[in-house]
Amino acid sequence: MPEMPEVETVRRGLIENVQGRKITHVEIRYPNLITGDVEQFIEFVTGSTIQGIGRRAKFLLIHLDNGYTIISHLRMEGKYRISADPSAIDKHSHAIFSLDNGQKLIYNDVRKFGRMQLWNTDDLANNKSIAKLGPEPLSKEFTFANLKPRIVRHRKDIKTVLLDQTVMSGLGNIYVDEILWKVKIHPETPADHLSDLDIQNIIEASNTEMQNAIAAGGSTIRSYLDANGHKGNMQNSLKVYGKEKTPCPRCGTEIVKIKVGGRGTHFCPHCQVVK
DNA sequence: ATAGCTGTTATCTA
DNA sequence: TTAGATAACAGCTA
Repeated sequence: MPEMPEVETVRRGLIENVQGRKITHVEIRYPNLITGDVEQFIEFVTGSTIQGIGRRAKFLLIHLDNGYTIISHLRMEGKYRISADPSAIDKHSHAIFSLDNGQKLIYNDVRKFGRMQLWNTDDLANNKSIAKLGPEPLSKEFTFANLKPRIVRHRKDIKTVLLDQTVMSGLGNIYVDEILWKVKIHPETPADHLSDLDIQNIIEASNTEMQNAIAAGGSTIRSYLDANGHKGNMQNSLKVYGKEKTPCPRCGTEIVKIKVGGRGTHFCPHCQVVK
């Protein structure tokens, strides 16, 4: 489901609805959801109060008042819903957090790829998943000086490099296609062939794309919904993702879909040429 | 009906 | 380093 803008939208929804709430009960219906000891997870989370909700790249950080944080990754189709209605719970509801206001925070995940783990809040930077993340768009570390060396040391195609969360983080399959279209770079261009201007353009396009997508509440392509059950609007503004066989909005050439690094990849063969 | 696709990531092999 | 396969899982579509 989510790339960074979708996770950010979920974060904002959660802040509105669950910040300050005490978790009175936890039910884990799919133990593999939890990385680490499930019993300990339940024990430590139960009775704590949600202090705040943070985010690092595509990781949601649910900060508890007991010094621990739930690190939650939605992977492909993870979703949070807040509801007091029992019908909101179905066979894909894998974690249910009961709150002190009668509402339930329900984690749904059709494909069961998402994961949660408990970690010391003070030590998040040392968490294996968090520690290796590269700079993310809209952060102060997302600069040409930081990014250029991380990008051009790779000979792989640029699309794969941009999806590599250790190079830069937060971008996923949809927005990488959009960004490369915007800056007129072919997704299979070797990363070390890019000029300084290309890199600069990618940085700027990443920032504006993320900003726009967050403002639109993310993209709902197949299943994404925010914590209030709302769809995003950004899918209406996409230029190439899912637009194969339709005309490029810039030049009219038919958008094509190929596979790059195993991922479906959309681009304009006229605007975007390999360097 | 079956094969192939899907917004992610970790891990293993060559 | 990199490319590719595989795995986790379920549902949708051609």
